[in-house]
Amino acid sequence: MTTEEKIFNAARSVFQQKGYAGARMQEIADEAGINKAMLHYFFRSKEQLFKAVFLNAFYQIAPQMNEIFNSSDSLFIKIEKFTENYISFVKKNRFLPAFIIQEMNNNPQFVKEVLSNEARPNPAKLIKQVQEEMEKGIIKTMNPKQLLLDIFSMTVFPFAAQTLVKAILEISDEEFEIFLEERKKHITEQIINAIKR
Amino acid sequence: MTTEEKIFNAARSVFQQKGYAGARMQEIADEAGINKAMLHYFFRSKEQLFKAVFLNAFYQIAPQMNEIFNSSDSLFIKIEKFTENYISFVKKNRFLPAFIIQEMNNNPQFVKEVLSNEARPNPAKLIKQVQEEMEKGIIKTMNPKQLLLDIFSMTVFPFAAQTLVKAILEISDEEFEIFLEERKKHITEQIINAIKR
DNA sequence: TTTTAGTTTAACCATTTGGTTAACAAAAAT
DNA sequence: ATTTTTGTTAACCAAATGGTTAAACTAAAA
Repeated sequence: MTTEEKIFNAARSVFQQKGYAGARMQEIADEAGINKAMLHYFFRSKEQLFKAVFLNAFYQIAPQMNEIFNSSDSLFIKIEKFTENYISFVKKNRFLPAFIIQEMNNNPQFVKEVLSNEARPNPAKLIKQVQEEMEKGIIKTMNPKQLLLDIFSMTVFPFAAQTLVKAILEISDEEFEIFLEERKKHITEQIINAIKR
Repeated sequence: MTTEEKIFNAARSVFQQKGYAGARMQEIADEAGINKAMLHYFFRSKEQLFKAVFLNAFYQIAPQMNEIFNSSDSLFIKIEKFTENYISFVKKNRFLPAFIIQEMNNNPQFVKEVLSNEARPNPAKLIKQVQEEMEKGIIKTMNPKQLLLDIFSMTVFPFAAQTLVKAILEISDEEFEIFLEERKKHITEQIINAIKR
């Protein structure tokens, strides 16, 4: 692993757990096991290092989503694939959703920069598909964006609000693993039951 | 308004928008229109001031929830009341959910402290009620905690991930207001359609 | 009218923090 | 073999930041 990679990995770990404002350059250097000056040698500033980490995180999730959004599967299959895919991925990157959401809320100016890229999550095609299936009478009529937000909410929220959710529902760390696995199927069933005619 | 109140309000505003790590004592003083020393005079330290704000925020939401959780209404009515109530409240306190979630993730040690209070959101009774309605055959059988998390997710997530949601679904600030109003009924319908036999 | 207790401010302080510099080492290019 | 480029470190710096202090001010109590 090159020094630059060491730095990037350490930065990802620290930024994702403490956020931009809470992260310390020294801590990143320590975790990477290198001198603090190297951070600036490779990434110039805290802001640029953060940007690298943030964009990487974002563009790691987005393409996966778009692949499903834009595939030729039926809506029901897409919902199933999305929950399955997303939960499996985020299980391996536990802090990602909370991190992205937190930093987008704290630095709304990022939004434009991040979403100008072609790799942004773009549900346009999926929305069109939902509308078509409504017109065909396959599913109930509703605002497609509300439906999309339902799926998104049910899938992402348990990770984004992890600490709170575990505490309120009194779920231990081990139980949470099982709970998430169970949730893949649960979300799919709930959504399909809710919208099918 | 007393100086202490001015400080508290300013602190709430700054902490909720920037989080603990991103907030600056000087900024809070400026927003309160008073000298920085007053913050320490009344609240001793940044940490204590933050704690006051955070606990206040938390205990503002929790009792409302419990009131609904523990009422004698039927499940369907409770769901309706919860979404209606929560969305209306949070519309007036836009940064609350993201703030609470962010700080609980960043300082998990808070969890014990916050949730030891009797004012914590406690869905135990609601879970029992769900189980009973399942046994009676009124609603489909499923893990009650999954169902609770569904309701919670669909209601809270749009606020917690506000910036992201608006950006991805391409909803303007004004449209978002209407969208949220529409969402009250939408969530209720979706959930009830999903679980009713 | 004088105490006294609480309130407010400007100036100050110590530490933290992001960032820089200059010397040095190792590798690449000549 | 020697120069040049790249990588690495320790020491340092200026600004920011949470916190303190001592003096001034205010209003109510004595």
